[in-house]
Amino acid sequence: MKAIVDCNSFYCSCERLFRPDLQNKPIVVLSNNDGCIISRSDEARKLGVGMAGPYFQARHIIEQNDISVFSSNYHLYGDMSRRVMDTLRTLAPEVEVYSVDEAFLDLSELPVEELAAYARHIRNRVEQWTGISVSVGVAPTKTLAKLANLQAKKDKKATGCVKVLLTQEEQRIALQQTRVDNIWGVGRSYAGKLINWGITSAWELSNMPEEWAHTNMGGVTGVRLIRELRGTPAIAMEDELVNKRMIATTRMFGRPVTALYELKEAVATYISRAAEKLRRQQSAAKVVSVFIVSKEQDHLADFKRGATISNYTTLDRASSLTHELIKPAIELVEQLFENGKEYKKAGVMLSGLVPDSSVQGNLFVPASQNQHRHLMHAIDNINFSMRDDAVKFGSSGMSKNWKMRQELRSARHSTRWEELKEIK
DNA sequence: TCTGGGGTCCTAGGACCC
DNA sequence: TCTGGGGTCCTAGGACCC
Repeated sequence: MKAIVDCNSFYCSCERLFRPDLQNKPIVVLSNNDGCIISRSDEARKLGVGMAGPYFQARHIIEQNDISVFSSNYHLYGDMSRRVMDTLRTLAPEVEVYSVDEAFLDLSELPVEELAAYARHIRNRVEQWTGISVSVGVAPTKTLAKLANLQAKKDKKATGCVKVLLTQEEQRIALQQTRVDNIWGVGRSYAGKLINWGITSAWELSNMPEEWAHTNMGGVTGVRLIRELRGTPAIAMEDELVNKRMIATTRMFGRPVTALYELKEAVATYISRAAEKLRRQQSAAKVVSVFIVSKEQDHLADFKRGATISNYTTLDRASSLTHELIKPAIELVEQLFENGKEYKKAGVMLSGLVPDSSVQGNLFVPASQNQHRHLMHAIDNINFSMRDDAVKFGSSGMSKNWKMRQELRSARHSTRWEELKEIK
């Protein structure tokens, strides 16, 4: 049996930890650039604040109801996430961190009759140790566990945030109560098709033949989904600490950007950030990609499908050194940039990742390479322990007035000494 | 006026090989 | 006029996740 443990309104819960006055009050957390609502408390949901909607559209509800608003504070959420995951590792032999606020636990060693009590124990311990409240779903497969978790969250009072689907009968009822668009692995595109075909509940989908799923739902992915819904594990627990295969840093700008030099500054800044992530997992990148997005003139167009143009360079030799990666990236920007256009977003991607052979120093490369490696290490350490970007490359610019807005961010209470919470 | 920032996996199709 | 069968590797793009 597998469990999924999911933090309730995670970002909002983190903000409330340091603002006990907001307990049981409506609050929301915004995405970068204060663009979208990415987390909302139950109270805010009940007032009619939608999920993942643009902030400006919900603004009137927010102001009318005096809902507290926060810009996202990823230092705080990252640190709280680590504490939750550390707690979960004391509770199961195998833990797969699935996202910042979710983890799968392997509970197959536990007798089935103890599962419900153990799930409640997990919930209580995480809340007691970290202050974050979680929901727990338990079932024979990951997909059914996610479905159980959804039900636990939907009616917190009745379930106590814990739902266990042991028997086939329990699973059937849960499947019948779940709409296809709420299934883990069914997104907007498939949901639309399924409903057109008259398949509306998870139960109906689970009764479709595997060959049908293979033809109509993305090949093996669809077959796995059907099996998982029927209670046959088809998606295994993943190993942890697997290195990323791609590293991206992308941002909206705080205002439209028209000057090439600003675009170059932004891309140099993003490369610096991406290269840090690269070195943290001791990888080097062979491919550098850059994309820029111009402001959509046609207001009827879907804003996400704005005019994105991109290009990439393949390096002769994989590198993890910031300056070696900035150079090709800047050249790409120069190619992509068009005078007179307004840009709203840019991003960089590092791929073709391989283990970084220069980590230990390499006899077969010039000594200067190893020197650079030490320099990078020193810069990373300084930037990690001091303020962000205390040391950076000149091409990243000094003023950065294209930077995103983050006007409502709370203090980084748990990761910066100077921002430690004071109690008088 | 104002719409995030990461990631993963899978498939189809082209280039190339013998 | 006729023109095989099989395989690998790579990339672009689509779908999904939180």
